[in-house]
Amino acid sequence: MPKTAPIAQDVLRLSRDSLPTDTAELARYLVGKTIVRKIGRSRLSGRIVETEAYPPGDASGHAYRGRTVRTKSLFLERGFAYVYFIYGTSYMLNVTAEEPGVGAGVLLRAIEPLDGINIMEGLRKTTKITDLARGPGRLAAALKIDQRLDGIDLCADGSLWLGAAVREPGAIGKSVRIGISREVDRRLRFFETGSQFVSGPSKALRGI
DNA sequence: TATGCGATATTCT
DNA sequence: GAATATCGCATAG
Repeated sequence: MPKTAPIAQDVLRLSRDSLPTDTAELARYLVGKTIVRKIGRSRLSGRIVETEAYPPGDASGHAYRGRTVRTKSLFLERGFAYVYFIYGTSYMLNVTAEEPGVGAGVLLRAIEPLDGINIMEGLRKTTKITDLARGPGRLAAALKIDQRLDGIDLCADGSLWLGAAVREPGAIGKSVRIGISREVDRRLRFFETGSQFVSGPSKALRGI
């Protein structure tokens, strides 16, 4: 028997009930889980190795100043997508958290590519495996994510959904969040310690 | 390896 | 006008 690569079709979708309601708990829970993207007949997938929590009332969170046109999906019940465009160049993919009406979410910062790597290489214009989805903007580009996916249910059979872990994560590290200027001391970033697919400017931020 | 800068849409002040 | 949950390329060490 040849060793087979993980296949997205075999990955069980995460039910909404299985998702922790608390934002930080959800961020930690998602490390090791799978994100699956369907594009026509192709399937892309990756193992989530890095997340950041933006809980209710956090001054660095987009929901902090209330609901706006951009942030309305952030107030959905847990397990929906919040996608936005920033810096004129990058999309960011978040998983909503907390109860309906509460603005909070988890930013997906990096995945370990599993299925559809050749397609990701085309979307990212690189063949270096560790550069395909290391960083939130790269992750969104590798999965061909844009605002059309904003507000979709990640626990349903759609073009983007969350699946069970194909391999349980090792030790999960915790650090301050990257790229923010408020609430900078809160340790709400979670990552698989030592993973080469984790982003961050220093080795310390990758748990090495 | 580290630091700096331009790109450039959208929101905030 | 300034800031932003970023990236890729340039340059210096």
